[in-house]
Amino acid sequence: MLFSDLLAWQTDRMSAIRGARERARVEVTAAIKKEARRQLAADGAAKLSLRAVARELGMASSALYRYFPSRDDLLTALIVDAYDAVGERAEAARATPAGSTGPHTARFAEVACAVRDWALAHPHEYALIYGSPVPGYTAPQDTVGPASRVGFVFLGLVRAAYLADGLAVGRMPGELRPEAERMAAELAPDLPPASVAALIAAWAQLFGLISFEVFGQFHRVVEARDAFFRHSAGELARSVGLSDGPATGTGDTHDRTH
Amino acid sequence: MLFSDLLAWQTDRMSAIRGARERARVEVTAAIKKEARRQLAADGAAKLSLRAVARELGMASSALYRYFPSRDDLLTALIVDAYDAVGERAEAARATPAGSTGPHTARFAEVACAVRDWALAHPHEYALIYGSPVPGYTAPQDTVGPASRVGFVFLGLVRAAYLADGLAVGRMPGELRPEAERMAAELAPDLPPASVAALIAAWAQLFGLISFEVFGQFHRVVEARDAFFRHSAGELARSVGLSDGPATGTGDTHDRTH
DNA sequence: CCAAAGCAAGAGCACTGCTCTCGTTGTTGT
DNA sequence: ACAACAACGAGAGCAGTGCTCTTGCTTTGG
Repeated sequence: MLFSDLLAWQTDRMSAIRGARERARVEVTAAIKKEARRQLAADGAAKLSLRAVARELGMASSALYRYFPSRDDLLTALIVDAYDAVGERAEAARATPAGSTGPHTARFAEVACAVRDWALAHPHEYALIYGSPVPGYTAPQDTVGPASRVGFVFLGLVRAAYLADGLAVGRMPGELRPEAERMAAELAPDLPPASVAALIAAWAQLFGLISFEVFGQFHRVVEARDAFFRHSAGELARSVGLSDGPATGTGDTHDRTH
Repeated sequence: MLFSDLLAWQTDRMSAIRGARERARVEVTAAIKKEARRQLAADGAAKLSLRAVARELGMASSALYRYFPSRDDLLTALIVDAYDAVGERAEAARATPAGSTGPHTARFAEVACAVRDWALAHPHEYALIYGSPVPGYTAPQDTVGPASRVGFVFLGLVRAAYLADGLAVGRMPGELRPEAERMAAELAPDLPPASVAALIAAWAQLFGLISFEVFGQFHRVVEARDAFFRHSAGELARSVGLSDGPATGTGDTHDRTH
C-alpha cells in the first residue's frame, strides 16, 4: 500500500465512522473505559481488574483484549483521560471571570484551586497521574501532550500578566542561568528566564501541596485546608513574580522580629 | 528441612531473646523484610509477591503468613522502614557540618538535598510512602510516628534558626491566623504561628519538587536538576523566614525537642 | 460472491493472595 | 521429667487475576 493511501485511510477513519462495525468499536471502547473509570474511582488503580470490567459489561474477558492489548494500555487510556479532565478544569477556571480578571495572584490561585478541587473530587484518578506511576517507569508518548495542559494554563496566565503589568523577577544564582535560559527557550522565549524557572518550581510545589492533601499527609496537621491552600497558592504566585494589584505595586514588607 | 537449613545456628550473645524459637522468629522476619525490600526496589510495590518472597527464601508461602498476616501488613512494615530510612538520612544531614553551620537557608537546603538524594536512590520506596497510598486509604497507626521524622528535622532546624537569629515572618491573611495558631500550639508553641504555617507549606512543596523529579514529571523539562533543586530548596527556606546571612551562633544549638 | 479480516466466546496456563488441615517441634507448667 | 500446649512449616486447595490460543461466526471489501 502506498503511503498516501494509508494517510487517506487514516484521515478518513478519524473524520467519520465508516460502518456498523466501526461504530460498534468506538461504542464498546467507550463503554469499557467508562466501566473501568467507575472501578478506578471506586477502588483505586490497584484493584482495577480486566475480568471484572468484562464481567460487568457482560462480555468474555478475552474479548476485551480486542480493544486494549493489555491492562497497562487500559490504564494508559485512563491516564490520558485524567490528564485531559484536569487540564480542561484548569482551562475552564482560567476562562472564568475570577480567573481572567482581578489581581494576577488571585487568577493564579483560582486555577490552582480548580486543580485542587478536581484532585479532591477524583483522588484515585489524581493518584494515577500524579502519584507513583503504576505502569512502566517511562510514561507512554501519548501522555506527554495531555500531561502538559495544566502547565500551559499557568504559562499562559504568567505570560498575560507579564505583558500587562510585568513580572517581579527575583534573584537567581549564576549557575542556574543557562538552565533557565534553556527552559525559557523551549517553553516561553518571550518571558524572562528567571520567571520561567520560578514557574516550573511553583508548578511542582503546587502539586506537592495537592498531593499531601489528597494522599492524607496533612491528616491531623492541616485542618483549615481551603484557606491554607488558597493562601499557599497565592504565595506561590508571588514567588513567580505575579503582582497583587492591578497596578504593579509589590508591597513586599518583610518585618524582622525577635 | 529446607528452611531450617537456611537458618543460621551460630552462637550469638543476644540474651534479650528468650529462646531458639524467638530468635528464629526475629531472624525470619528480618529475612522476609530484606527479600521483600529487594523485590520492592527491583520491580516496585505492585509487583511485590508474597509467594515470590517465600520461594526465594525456600519456604512455603503459607508459612509466611505466620509472620505477616497479609500482604498489606508486609507493605506496612516496609513503609515504616522507608519512613525511618529517609528520616534517618535527614537527621544525619542535619548533624553534618554543612547541616549545622553556615547560613540557615543552606542548612535547610542541605537536609532537603539529603531527602532528595535518598528519594532518587530508592524511587520505589519513595513512591511507597509519598506516592499514592497503595494499601487502604488510611495509613495504619504505626506509620504516623516514623512519617513525621523528616518534618521534625525541619522543625528543629527552624527553631534553632529562630532562637539564634530570628525569623523573617511574612504576611498572613487574618482568616488563616487561627489555623496557624492551632498548628503552632500542636507542633511548636515557641515559634511564630506564621512561620509554622509557612514551614508546613514549604514541607509539602519540597516533596512536590522531589516527587516530580522521581516520578518523571521533569522529563525533558528540567535538565540541570541538582542545581534546580538546590536553588528551589533555598527559596523554600527563605519563604519560611530563614536568613541568608552568616549565622551569629555557630550551629551548636542542639535542641532535642519532643 | 467469496476470501479476508474483525470479532466474541471458551478453554487453558501460570500466577496471585489467602485459608485450612496435618504432622512436627519447641516451650512451659506441674 | 513428662505431658499439655502453642507455635511452626508444608501441602493442598479455593477464588481470583492477566493473558494466549483456538474455534466458530459476522461484517467488510475486491
